[in-house]
Amino acid sequence: MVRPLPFDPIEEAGRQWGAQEWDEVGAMQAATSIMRAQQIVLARVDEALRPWSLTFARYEVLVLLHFSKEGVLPLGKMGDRLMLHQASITNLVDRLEQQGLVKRVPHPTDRRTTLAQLTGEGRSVVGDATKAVVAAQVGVAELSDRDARDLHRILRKLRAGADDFES
Amino acid sequence: MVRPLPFDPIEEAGRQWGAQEWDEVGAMQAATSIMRAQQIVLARVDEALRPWSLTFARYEVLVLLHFSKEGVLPLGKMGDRLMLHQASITNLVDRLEQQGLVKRVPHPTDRRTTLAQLTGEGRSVVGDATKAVVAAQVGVAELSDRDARDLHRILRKLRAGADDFES
DNA sequence: CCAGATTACTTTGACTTCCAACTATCTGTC
DNA sequence: GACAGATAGTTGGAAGTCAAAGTAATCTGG
Repeated sequence: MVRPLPFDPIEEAGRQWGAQEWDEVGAMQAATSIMRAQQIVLARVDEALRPWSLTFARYEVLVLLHFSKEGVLPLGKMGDRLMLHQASITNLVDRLEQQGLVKRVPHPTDRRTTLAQLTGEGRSVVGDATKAVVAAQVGVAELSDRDARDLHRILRKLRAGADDFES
Repeated sequence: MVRPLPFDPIEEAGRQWGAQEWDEVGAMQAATSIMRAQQIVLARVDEALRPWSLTFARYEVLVLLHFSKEGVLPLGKMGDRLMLHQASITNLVDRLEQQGLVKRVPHPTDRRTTLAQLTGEGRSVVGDATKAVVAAQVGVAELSDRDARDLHRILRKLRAGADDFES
């Protein structure tokens, strides 16, 4: 994909950022670290999901449906949970439907609402795909349990501040 | 953009992941935290850059050029530093060129290579835009210096493992 | 009870990212 | 020196994201 560098690009950026007398070097490095880490995790999980022609985004939709009792959820609810725009959910469900993993069904009482329902194959695929994702340690193999916990704790502050959820 | 939830979606996901007897709950929560954090940071920085019609990606290109002595770099080198695919750099430089912030110039000796060069306006925009990015604390306002340092330290392990750079 | 506001989803269009294929140019080797 | 292989960048296509506008259905206040 990309050639490895002979130095850590974020250390280097910190050095040069400071040399320009720009502030918030630590914040810049933290932010940049998050961006790169996301790139890495996404690439690894997508790789693990390739056998099912799934992406992380579509996999998340399947997992969310799997977690709901009947394997059925309104599209809007999924958008809220996954922090995605309505149009993105429409698009993801379109593709999952084409793949036969999900099917759209009308809401029994509210005719504005469309429900996504896990198909039999969808349910089976979630299970298999999750095994692969777990085997890939969800893309964060280098982190100890302690690291994972610390990371989660620190990023929770960020998410809480972004109104990600009511705390 | 999206409605806030009455609970922390990552805590909830951890609960349900465990209830399915799936492993690596901690890794899953760490990975998901990274994905959401990236979404938040990206949105905030993009917002700060809106007055210049810049995105984080294009801003990073400008900063990289600004850091180089002459404001000139081969496209490929920028792809390596920013961990982006060649095609992405081509696209970013296309747009920056349309915006008049960068201009393509031929490499003096290697005719395969194209150099991107910061224009006068480009150099001025980097400075102004950086003030805005710093004012927005690079999107990680909630993190203390300590948090930022810890985050950087933990994610460095992940990046090192991904061959992001030679350690 | 009904007009206006709200809600749910889809559509369209602009961007970004990657991959794969392609063109052009160098480089190392015999 | 010639040629096979590597390297640099561009192009086209698939996927995903968001914003804004459109359609349909439901809710609400007078």
